[in-house]
Amino acid sequence: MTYDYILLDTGSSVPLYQQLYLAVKNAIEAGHLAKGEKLPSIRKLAGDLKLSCTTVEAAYQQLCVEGYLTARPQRGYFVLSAPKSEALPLRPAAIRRPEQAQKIRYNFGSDCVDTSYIDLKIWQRHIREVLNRQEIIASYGDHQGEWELREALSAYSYGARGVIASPEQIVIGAGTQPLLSILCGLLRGADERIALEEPGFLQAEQIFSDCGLQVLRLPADDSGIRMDALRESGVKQVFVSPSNRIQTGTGIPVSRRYELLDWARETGGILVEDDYNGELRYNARPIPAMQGMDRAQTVVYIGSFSKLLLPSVRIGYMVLPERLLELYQTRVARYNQTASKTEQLALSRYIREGQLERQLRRLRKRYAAKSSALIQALKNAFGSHTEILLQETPLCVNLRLHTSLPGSTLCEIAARNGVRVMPEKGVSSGVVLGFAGIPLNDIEPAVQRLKEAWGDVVSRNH
Amino acid sequence: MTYDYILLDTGSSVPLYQQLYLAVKNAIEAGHLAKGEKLPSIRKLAGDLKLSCTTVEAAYQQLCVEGYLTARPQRGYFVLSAPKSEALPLRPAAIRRPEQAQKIRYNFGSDCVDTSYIDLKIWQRHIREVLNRQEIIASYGDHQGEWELREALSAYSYGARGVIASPEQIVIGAGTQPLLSILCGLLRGADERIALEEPGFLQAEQIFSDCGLQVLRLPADDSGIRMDALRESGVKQVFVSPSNRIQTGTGIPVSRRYELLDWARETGGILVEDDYNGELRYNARPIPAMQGMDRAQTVVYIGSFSKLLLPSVRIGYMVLPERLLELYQTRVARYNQTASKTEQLALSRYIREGQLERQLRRLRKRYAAKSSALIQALKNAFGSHTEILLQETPLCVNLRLHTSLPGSTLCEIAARNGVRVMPEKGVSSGVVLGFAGIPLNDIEPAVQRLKEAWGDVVSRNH
DNA sequence: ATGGATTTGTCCGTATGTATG
DNA sequence: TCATACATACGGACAAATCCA
Repeated sequence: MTYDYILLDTGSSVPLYQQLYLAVKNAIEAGHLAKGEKLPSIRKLAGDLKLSCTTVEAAYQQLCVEGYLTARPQRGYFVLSAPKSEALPLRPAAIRRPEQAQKIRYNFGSDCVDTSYIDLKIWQRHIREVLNRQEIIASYGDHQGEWELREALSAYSYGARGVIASPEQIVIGAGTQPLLSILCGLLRGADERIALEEPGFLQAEQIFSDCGLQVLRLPADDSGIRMDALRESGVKQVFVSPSNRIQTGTGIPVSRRYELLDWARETGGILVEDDYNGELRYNARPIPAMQGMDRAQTVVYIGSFSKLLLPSVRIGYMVLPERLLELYQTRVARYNQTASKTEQLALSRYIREGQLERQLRRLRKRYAAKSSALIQALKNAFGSHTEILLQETPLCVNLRLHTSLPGSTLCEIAARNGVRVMPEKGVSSGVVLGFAGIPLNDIEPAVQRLKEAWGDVVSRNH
Repeated sequence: MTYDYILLDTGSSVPLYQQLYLAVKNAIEAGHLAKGEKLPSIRKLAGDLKLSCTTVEAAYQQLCVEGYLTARPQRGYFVLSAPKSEALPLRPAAIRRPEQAQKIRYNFGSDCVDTSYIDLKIWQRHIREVLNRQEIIASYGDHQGEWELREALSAYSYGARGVIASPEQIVIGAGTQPLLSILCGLLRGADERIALEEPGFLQAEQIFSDCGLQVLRLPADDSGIRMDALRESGVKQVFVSPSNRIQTGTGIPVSRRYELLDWARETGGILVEDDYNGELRYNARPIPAMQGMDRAQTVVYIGSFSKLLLPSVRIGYMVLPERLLELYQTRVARYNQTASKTEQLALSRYIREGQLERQLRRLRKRYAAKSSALIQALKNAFGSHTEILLQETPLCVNLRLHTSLPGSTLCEIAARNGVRVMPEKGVSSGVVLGFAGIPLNDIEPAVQRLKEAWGDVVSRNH
């Protein structure tokens, strides 16, 4: 299977077959070639290393004589001896795949998706169709993203979120992070800082700091970033997730959105609007994206399909306002597209056929059902001992127990009982129950098991 | 098809149906809803906006009365009138897909791939197999990249390039750029500069500058970056493409590689080794990657499959040395994987089955045949008037004509005759002929046509 | 299961440079 | 100076084993 690339020096006084012999010997002794492993055939290695067969054969012969290899006629040469010195296992064979965590029966992790809702057949069909068109997958894609997909997204984002974007303004990427990377490059120069609401979105902050932007955490009130703090800071760029504020459960209200837009227009600032799961409102009346309310070209809109499509499909998009678009277009050639071309085209068909819309409606209903079922179950189980807070767009419920134990301990206890929940950051005894991934019928028994697991702890402290 | 998201204010004195009426009217007048377009059904819109059907119906009625809409019984409401004012086409309907350049018969562009070499069937089979496993595509992937693929790459990169890497050290990404982004984050702090050989690789430089690293272009001699300049600069990080130096056609020789490794070991520096197309040597004897020659954990190896796999598949990988790996592992959770999970798993099977190895051999033979055919044809056509320089790993030939015309003009003339070639940067009358994308049998006639196109120009000046 | 194409170790002929007598 | 011997390296031929459709 493996064929070595070995460094040979024609100018050396050491004959080539000796050099080859030494290289293979070292590889075996260092453990890079395991016992029993097949070596490349004489012809293959000779071809690869631009040597004649005799040279390779001579090296193999010597290795056979010294007991490193054995030749099985018409089958190949195989490594015979084990590594000589265990001292330097540069590529340790003992490394194994990190084992899975304990068995989980009910999963309230926020990184899960209930797979029963996804119409896999249709997605597979689209992928297959795209895959069958050789001229498509055998050619490079558009750096900015496939035009068809950008067209589809132009229509979709207007319909679903009120985003006003021509295909030219849309940049596709493999999720939010590569898009933010590009964006940081476009923003660079105006201001080395970017403001966001505390506590921020780790995935975004990492990119900002990687790009050398100083992350400025501004104080917030119930409605989001406080405008006085924003104006005082003098910062030129703000990152907001208007519909997805994790700690409060509600999004930024309309009034504050207009204030932010006013701020941007007046100061010439840029609003980066991360519309993570913006489509997924099901209880409250939907609020369109700020981008569509913007009349001064100040908003960069970022959308994705994390909880909407298959989790394995990582496609996001970004809508650039005029001034950033011009700068971007001078650089398009310097950015390679990160999203899979096949999946881009499959998605564009999926959207154009109205499948995404259909799925969105389905999901809204399911999530509505699941959220109310979960809240009902929690009220029944913990009613008097807890504070229950529904987070609509993040698809989770914050549960704050009246106990002295920290959230992390509660999660450990739950995990030992086969239920996966996450601790809530910044709150003493809070846990987060994501309901995206758990089937509707599992909610009731899962909460029951949580009650049993925590029963002592919670009541003892009350 | 489209269903609007419209901002409604329950607190307002304006009745909801009026607000809805105004919003749709504005959308029509602004041109967001084209003539003849179908509006969402009353029931759907009511559901989306959390309104009652009567409210929506009232708004639609008013729009019908005023001639904006027309109701077709049992079919829905349709936009009747055209945009009122053409003044503010925020989403201009007239925008069309940017048209293709002039018809090209023979393409020597460096961004092309000869699709006839790729065994599409096998790739499709693997994709299909992965796609059929619901548990795979309906779950999130490993942030660092699928373990299976990392295992496969560990074996492959050792065999093909002598890279010594355990799966833990390997980070997958959607091409080189996202990997470099992450790397910049890991390098940040040590030195705000990164050195590279002039002229650099635009795609990489863009990322460095986006990440706020100062790009330091160091002078080079025939062997690559000059060591004295490197030591004098005091820089801590160097980016090199040892096997892919575009201007000279040859890679960095072994002696300089050892000097670079010595420099890194002595100064504690980091060598970023971009092994772009490193596998694709076919004439000269292969030189293994520097990473495998490194004994001091100073090299970051970056590999990709641009010219090896389907161009639409963008998967690359990076091998981190110990000290960077530790830092990375504290951050894994903060980086989402950018490469498609489906394609990752398909690729891992492709590699494990030995397909990649087979394809590599096939490609080497084909590229060898094409390069010699091209050089022969060029010699026959332009023999006395030119300098011909084979660039092995970049898969192209530099052709320097003895004429006063600049390369860009030569390319224009060629393009008018249906042959696409690129100007060679930094050389007066040089053009670059990439032979990766052109079929073997097209080479002879393509060069003939070039000769006819340039015939006057070249001979007139000679 | 089965026949044909491919792969493989083995063997052989030859060319070149160097040391020896 | 020439003939010989040896080591090194190249290219090709053969039959057995293996793989693939």
